[in-house]
Amino acid sequence: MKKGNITIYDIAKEANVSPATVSRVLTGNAKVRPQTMRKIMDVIEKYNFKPNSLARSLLHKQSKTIGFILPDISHPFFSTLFQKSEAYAMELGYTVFLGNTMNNSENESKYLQSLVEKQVDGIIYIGGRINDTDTDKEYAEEIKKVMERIPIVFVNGRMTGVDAHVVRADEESGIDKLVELLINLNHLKIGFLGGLDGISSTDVKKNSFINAMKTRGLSINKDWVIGTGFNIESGEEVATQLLNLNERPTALLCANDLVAIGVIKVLTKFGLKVPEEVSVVGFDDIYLAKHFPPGITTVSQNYDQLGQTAIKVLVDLINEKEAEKEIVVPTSLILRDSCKLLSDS
Amino acid sequence: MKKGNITIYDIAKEANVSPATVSRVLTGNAKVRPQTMRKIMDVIEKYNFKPNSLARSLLHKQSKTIGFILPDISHPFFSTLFQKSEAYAMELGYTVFLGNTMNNSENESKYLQSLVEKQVDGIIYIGGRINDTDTDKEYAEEIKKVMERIPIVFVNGRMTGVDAHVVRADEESGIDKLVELLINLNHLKIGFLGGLDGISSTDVKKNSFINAMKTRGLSINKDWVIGTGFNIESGEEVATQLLNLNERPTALLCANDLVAIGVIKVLTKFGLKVPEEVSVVGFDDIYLAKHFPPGITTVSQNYDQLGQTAIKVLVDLINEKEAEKEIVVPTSLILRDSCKLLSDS
DNA sequence: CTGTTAGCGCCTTCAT
DNA sequence: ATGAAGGCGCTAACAG
Repeated sequence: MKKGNITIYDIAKEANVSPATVSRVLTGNAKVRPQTMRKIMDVIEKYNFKPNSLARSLLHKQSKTIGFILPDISHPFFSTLFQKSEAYAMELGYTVFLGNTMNNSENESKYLQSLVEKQVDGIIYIGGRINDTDTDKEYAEEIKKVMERIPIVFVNGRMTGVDAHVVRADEESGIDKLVELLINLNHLKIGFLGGLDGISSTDVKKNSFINAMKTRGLSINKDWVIGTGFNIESGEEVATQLLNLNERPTALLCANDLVAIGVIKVLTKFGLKVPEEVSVVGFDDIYLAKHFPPGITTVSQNYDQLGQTAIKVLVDLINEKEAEKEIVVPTSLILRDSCKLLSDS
Repeated sequence: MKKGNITIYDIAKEANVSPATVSRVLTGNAKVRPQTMRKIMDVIEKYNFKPNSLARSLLHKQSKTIGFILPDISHPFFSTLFQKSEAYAMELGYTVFLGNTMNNSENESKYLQSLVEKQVDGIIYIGGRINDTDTDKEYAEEIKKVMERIPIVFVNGRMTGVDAHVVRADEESGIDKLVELLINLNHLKIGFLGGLDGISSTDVKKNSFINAMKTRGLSINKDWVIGTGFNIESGEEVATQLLNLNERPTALLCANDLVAIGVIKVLTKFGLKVPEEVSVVGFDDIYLAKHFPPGITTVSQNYDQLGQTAIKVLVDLINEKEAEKEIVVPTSLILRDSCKLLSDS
């Protein structure tokens, strides 16, 4: 058996045909006499030959490969979204490079470079720099340069000055639904916890919260609007701050489920029962929201639809089809047991 | 500006040099006069040229790409391990394809195929078929075929008849430490919950549990050894079964942290306090173990070391260096608040 | 239906 | 220090 890689030439030789014919059975792009076909297939089988897709890609100028840039694959929101997206991409014949940036812009740049060099056909971008409310000019430039050659779809983000296609969950209406729910449960004193100013998803949610409150004639207490981040620890932090206040809200809307979990942990530790004494709601509907006691009422981002839509738009762009510039995926309220009717006070 | 992709030819033309010289500045493999160098660099910059790594790979016969096959990226164990591994791979100049198989052997085959065709330099394989205690012959064959050309490293798994390099966490001793801990806390009636027979990690843990118990002169009650899976739901399931028993263990060792969480949920719901009335321990030290009340005592798989070691071995194999056939990464006991000294009974 | 040929973009001798 | 040429593995056009 020949050393090194087996190529269609080797197969061709052994089957007494030309490389072109081998290529034809490989691609199915032209008719081959069943006899020769069989002969070739046998040899392919015999050597367990697999065509080199790099060579193929070089020729076709497309690699059937998609790059994913996201900040933290160990965060359930991203991993679930990735999972759904990747499954759909695979159905469409694409394989996926994952760039996990740890929310570090240098890493984002590195991956962007690397994906370009690796000739990915398109890029899905979630989190990181596309979530900064104040877009950094250089970062925007960098993305724009890449976009001149490779389509990029932003998920739940945007950059000023960058005209990318966007697929996003309807966070505004999600928050609105939560506020409405809490108000229907007689809560008037509602706080907003978690997130970070300057990160667009936080700003979107916070604004939506403020609007929802004002629209319904409720006022906002600034002491009850605090955020230091997106994880459980930061939920614990803000809850602790809240406990030091003289006057406290009766319901807490959290920037995401992890924050809600942190908040519930601390409240519970301090003897405040959720939902009996304080109502808490989250956002995202991660796997845990269902399982963390008492079960967190939240808003689902409809991962399946969000991921599939993103991939669909990207693939359309890859194939130079028209695609809507911005697609908003609906969110849905998921009722569980972390909030409760406020009995008269 | 030229249509289509910019190549070193375009750069060469504009800089009045030969493509070879452009290539030289790109790779740094030969000296170029500083003057010409500068000139070329300017043109490269001007067009924001990035070399096509597919072409490069085709030539070099290596793609600087690693494939990852794992069953479920939304499971914190895998996502954390992946994250650590990928970060290290990137340091070494590798980009990573992620194949998320949903524990489906057909998907595993597809990815295996795809990774071969994409000419990955090596593959990290975690979970899925390499965790079946009874190796399926055909699956083993398939892997062996791939291994003839591409090095594969198994993480926490093995297949009979497949002579792959293995990097694994020391699950045996991890379990032993847990059993010892529980016994030191005066527990004699210990159950083992979760996991699935026929999955090697379960078998390893269960055997280690049995050994640890026997060594210390404790007997095992078969009714207390039940498992239906690896997630929270399955923890809930087995805990429910346990509650129906007349005689119940005082301590529960769970196959992993998610199972432990499910178990704690159900026990708590039934009014049994953890750790006051039942002690529970988990395995893996996922992010949640710390946060799920009361804080789960568990065993850490040392993700960083496990991931890095796996990548290191793989890269060594890629570079045709020697590598140990099996490397065992130590596990460490993480003490939290889910178990407690059993007061006299 | 099948073979021949050229070229995708790059790098690496071999000359100069 | 630089240029010319061939080839990595594959496929699409062009012949036949």
